Amino acid sequence: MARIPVLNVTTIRRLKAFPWASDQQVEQLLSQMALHHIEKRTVLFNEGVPSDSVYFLISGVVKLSLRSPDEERVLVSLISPGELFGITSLMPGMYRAFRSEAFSDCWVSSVRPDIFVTTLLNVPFTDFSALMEGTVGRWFALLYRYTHFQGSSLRQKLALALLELAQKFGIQDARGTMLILQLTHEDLADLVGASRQKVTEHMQELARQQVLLRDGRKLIVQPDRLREVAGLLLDEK
Amino acid sequence: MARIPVLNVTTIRRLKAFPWASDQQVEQLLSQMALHHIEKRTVLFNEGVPSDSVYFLISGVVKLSLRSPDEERVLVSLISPGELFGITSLMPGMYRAFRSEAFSDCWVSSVRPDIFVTTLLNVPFTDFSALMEGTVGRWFALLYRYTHFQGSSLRQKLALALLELAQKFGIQDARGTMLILQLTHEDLADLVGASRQKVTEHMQELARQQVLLRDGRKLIVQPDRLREVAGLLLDEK
DNA sequence: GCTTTATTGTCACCCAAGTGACAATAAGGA
DNA sequence: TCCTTATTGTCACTTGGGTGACAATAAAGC
Repeated sequence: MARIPVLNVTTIRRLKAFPWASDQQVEQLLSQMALHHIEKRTVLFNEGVPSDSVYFLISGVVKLSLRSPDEERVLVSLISPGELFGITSLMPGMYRAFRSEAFSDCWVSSVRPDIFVTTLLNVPFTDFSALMEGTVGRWFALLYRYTHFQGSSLRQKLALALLELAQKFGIQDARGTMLILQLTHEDLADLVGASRQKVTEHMQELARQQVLLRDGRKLIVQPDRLREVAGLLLDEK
Repeated sequence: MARIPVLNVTTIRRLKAFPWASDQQVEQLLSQMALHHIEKRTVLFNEGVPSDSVYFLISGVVKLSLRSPDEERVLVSLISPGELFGITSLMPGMYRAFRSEAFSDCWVSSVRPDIFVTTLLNVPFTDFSALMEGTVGRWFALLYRYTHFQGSSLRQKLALALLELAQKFGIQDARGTMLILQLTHEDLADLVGASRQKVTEHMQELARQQVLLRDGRKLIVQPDRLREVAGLLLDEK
């Protein structure tokens, strides 16, 4: 068993964390943080579970990952000491997007997101959290799409991209969700990082499989079928 | 020339923007926002320029994009009415990561980020901005890597990933930057979304080209050479 | 309506990267 | 130290998707 690390203002300063906060704020925050020792390979949280804590890495390395459609693991990021992670908890009603596990033996501390925010910023958590959602929420949605692109086939990437577009630009229609957007195959190709020709081929295929249909230059998609093609199945979003 | 839209609390509510803010806050914010009409294909800002405004899309569609190593354009996202964009300006000293241009004729309004934050959250901008950097800054770094992965070869992806690792886990060494991390080729493969075998081949090749070398199981990389391989050249980060 | 330009559809060919299979090392434990 | 397991190195074979080239449509101007 490793020696329990000292977690005081000096440690925080050495890790170059929260450089803007006063000693007093840091001390107050520390008094509310729980300390955990996590052995290599232990899972801290899994994707899909409710996001209810912010974590701070004191020592060791934490790995964020995701499972791709073909059951492979996508390594999203490695966290170094001094970093915060699990910050989806700063947005309202979010679920963990990634699994976090100890890449080496770690010391981690955790706080409730509301305490974290009110201590460091002196603002109601609900206000802060709503602002976060309205601003960086989109970065998160993008990160979601891009991380899910990893290890996906072109068809799956297309489905994922169309799904996102349907959420943003879709209106209900008797035949499905209509995208109120003039998108060329070239635009879609730029979006998923593929060639125009292959996008044409796959779109044709998706139309043949009743996943989508074209009304003039407007697309009508079936979100459920798209989710299926994208390999999301029981996932939400 | 299009009719100038009415921009009042009702419009904001209809667009479902800032649902948490009071009418008074919204009104105060509106009084500080400048309204712009942007014709299709006009560039609002380019990647690399300082981030000094937050934008709000009233009507039309805005496209965020990026140029990939092979001069192609990566379409990062399409913004729909009611969304904020250009929010790198909420973090200190940031530059625009993406180009934004009108995908169709648009009405956009802009505010200074400090006014945006103080009006909606009643907190000093510097505090807010520092907290943002410490929390969602990493999401942004991830987004940077993933968007740059688009249209890159495996070798470029590897260079990009190693560059990020060098920043987080690197210590200076007489021979370059040493990664204080035990990474297997399989880990790297999971990180860049490739097979273990091909990573081995490319790592060998990079070692032969003096971009990196191995000391036992520790890697020593040359960040400048990596940047070159990644196709970043004059870019920073 | 007719001409021009943009978009979609189709194909043959090529290449980077995936896959399976196995040998050669290196690391770690008992 | 020896034995076991993890990691790295190599290679032949397959494949998804890129590329160029061009025809067939569909839009948009005039």
